[in-house]
Amino acid sequence: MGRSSYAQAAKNREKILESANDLFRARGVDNVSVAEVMAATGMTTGGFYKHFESKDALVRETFDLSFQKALAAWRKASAGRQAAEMVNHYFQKKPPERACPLIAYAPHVRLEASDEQTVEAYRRGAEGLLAQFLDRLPASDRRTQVLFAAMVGANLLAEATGDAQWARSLKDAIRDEAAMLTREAESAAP
Amino acid sequence: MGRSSYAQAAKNREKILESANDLFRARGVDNVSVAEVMAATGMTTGGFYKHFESKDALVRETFDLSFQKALAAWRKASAGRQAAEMVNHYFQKKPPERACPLIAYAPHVRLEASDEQTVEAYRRGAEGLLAQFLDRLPASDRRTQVLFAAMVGANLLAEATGDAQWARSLKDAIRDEAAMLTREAESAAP
DNA sequence: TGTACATCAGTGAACGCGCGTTCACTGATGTAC
DNA sequence: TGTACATCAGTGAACGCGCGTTCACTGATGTAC
Repeated sequence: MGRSSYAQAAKNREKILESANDLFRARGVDNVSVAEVMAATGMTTGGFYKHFESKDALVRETFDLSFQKALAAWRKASAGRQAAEMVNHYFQKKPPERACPLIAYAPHVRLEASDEQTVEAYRRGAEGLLAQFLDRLPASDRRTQVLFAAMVGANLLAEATGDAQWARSLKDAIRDEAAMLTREAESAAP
Repeated sequence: MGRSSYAQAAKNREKILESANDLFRARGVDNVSVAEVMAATGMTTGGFYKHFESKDALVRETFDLSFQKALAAWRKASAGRQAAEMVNHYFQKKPPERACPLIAYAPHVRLEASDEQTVEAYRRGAEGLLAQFLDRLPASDRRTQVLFAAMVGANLLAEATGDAQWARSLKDAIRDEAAMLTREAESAAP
């Protein structure tokens, strides 16, 4: 096993990013080691540093990839541009590696634990998700913003409690609120 | 420096819990070491295990303490039982060691990273906060629940982004929604 | 109340472990002629 | 097109570090008489 071709190396780099995306979202940035990410690609630890300067450099690129994926998935799943659709997609049971990056990555960027570039990547991705959400919904800004924050909050609590009964009840209330917004929007602009 | 009296030992145990409460809420359970907690009490590492079986045992007791404190603070600050008051108190700028336990402790209990007793302590504390919130507000269950989830979500995003502009805007929308709920409640039952 | 001994809270060094990162090495790929 | 050499992607052991936990030890406190 010697040197890989440039084409193969580029593919391997993508594979590292994809593995990191799955693992970091599923279990959190701080609970996944570089060695684990590399093992998931079928490679060994040392080679990582031929592709990335540090773990945090990988984290930054993974943030961009994850938010981009979430954005695309959300765009596709809510083509009808209705609040109810977007909420339903967001609350759909997903495999761990599709967990919401807003929640999965928050611990790593909270406070001054992480470096500024990484926080900025999170900030940019989160703002993108919010912007798309607001852009697609015709309802009043206030209630749409509240809805967005509520989705994130309820999802966080559900994940932390292993879907406790009261957390599921929160989700239901949010689904109802979204349905209400959708109905109002439809009757306002038919 | 030899053996401490039983009274002193009991005080020291409380001190460990109080220090853990401050440090864990400010920086997260997983970013604070046992040695750091002990240093904050003025003691050395080894003595910790005379009081707690393990770090996770301390974590569990700290959860109970933190949620109890949050509950009491919230009860006092929102004596008027109005949504606007509760939201304002929740969004008030606080020192890091008074950070919301729902958010600060979520990473540690998320998924199967932690043991079941610890998750249960979080679950119980979170449910208590939600129950008090719902109990005090006469507004429709649906919008009150949405409001609660939104507060947590907006606070999480604000903490993660270092109070990004759009996160502050989310908070404002939630404050407006709370004011709206308060007004509706007042006009419904004067 | 005083004395002799047992207890055990607190000390601080040491242990084992997993982590992020480094490094000497290998050999297929890339390049110069 | 073929040959000789340089490059560098990937290997896997090693390094330094911080963590949770253990342990032999100290000496003031607690207890038995």
